[in-house]
Amino acid sequence: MNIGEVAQRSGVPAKTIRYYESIGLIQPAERTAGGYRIYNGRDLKTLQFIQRSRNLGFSVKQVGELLALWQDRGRNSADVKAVARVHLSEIDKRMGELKEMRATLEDLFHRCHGDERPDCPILNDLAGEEREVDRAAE
Amino acid sequence: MNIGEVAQRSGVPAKTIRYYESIGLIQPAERTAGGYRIYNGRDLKTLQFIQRSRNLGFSVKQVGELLALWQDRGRNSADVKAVARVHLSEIDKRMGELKEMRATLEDLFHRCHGDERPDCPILNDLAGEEREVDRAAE
DNA sequence: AATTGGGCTTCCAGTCACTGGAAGGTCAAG
DNA sequence: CTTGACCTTCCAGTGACTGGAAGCCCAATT
Repeated sequence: MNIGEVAQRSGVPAKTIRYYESIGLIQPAERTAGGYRIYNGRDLKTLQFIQRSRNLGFSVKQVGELLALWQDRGRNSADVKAVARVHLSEIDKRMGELKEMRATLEDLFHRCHGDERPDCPILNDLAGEEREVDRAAE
Repeated sequence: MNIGEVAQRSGVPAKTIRYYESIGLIQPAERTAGGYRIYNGRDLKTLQFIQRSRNLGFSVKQVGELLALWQDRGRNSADVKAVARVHLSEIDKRMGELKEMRATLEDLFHRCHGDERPDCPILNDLAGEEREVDRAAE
């Protein structure tokens, strides 16, 4: 297959496949006499593996590690699990951050009238001003 | 104040302050005869506003909008609320994606032995293979 | 007055993972 | 032998910084 077909079948854009080749994530493809890249079923499987890994949020670097492990018959599943563990903790970290942002933002959002008046708790908070209720509590 | 002091007091690194100036997020700072940037209390407040906005996950572009609104005495709080709404929905989208990744990953993680054997459900899944239980159910 | 050292300046490059676009070559069908 | 889709390479841009090099500024010692 040409790059267009393997792109369509793997879900990885042709442009991205070339990019993956350029950074060494995948082996340089064979070429036709005219210079076209050609791919086989094995290449397709590799690209599908990459696509699924990326969809799970693994970084390209991590995908490289997973690919190497996948192609290593003598691997230890512990090594795969370790990559997954790192990624899981990154996801948890990111989710924690988002959750915190969301809570603050949601609170501000609901306290903002959202009308034609300029007064706005969102801006007040961003400007570092104390809340009315906080001041009343002092 | 010099850039180092305002950086320290606002929490925005000096390098980042110069960057914000270069992209037009903040006005070019005044300069001393020797070419040093100088900042006043107002500039500090602006940088603190920016820092707080960034901490809530607003993009630099959104921060620019919020800054403009903040400095506009005739603003409508509805406009501020609209920026917050967009950002909130972006956060929700991102959290949804992470949640889905996490669920899949956690499942795979717990099904992987994580020992010296090569057999690994994580790799099997990434390779697009059916699960044992799924195959048994067919 | 000269020196030291820390802080400041600009500019370029790198990060991550692509993505867009231009200029031009290849290929199969008609 | 032409058309048009598909392919090629290369360069530039995205977002939001961050690192580093080369060199100037300034206040405090000696």
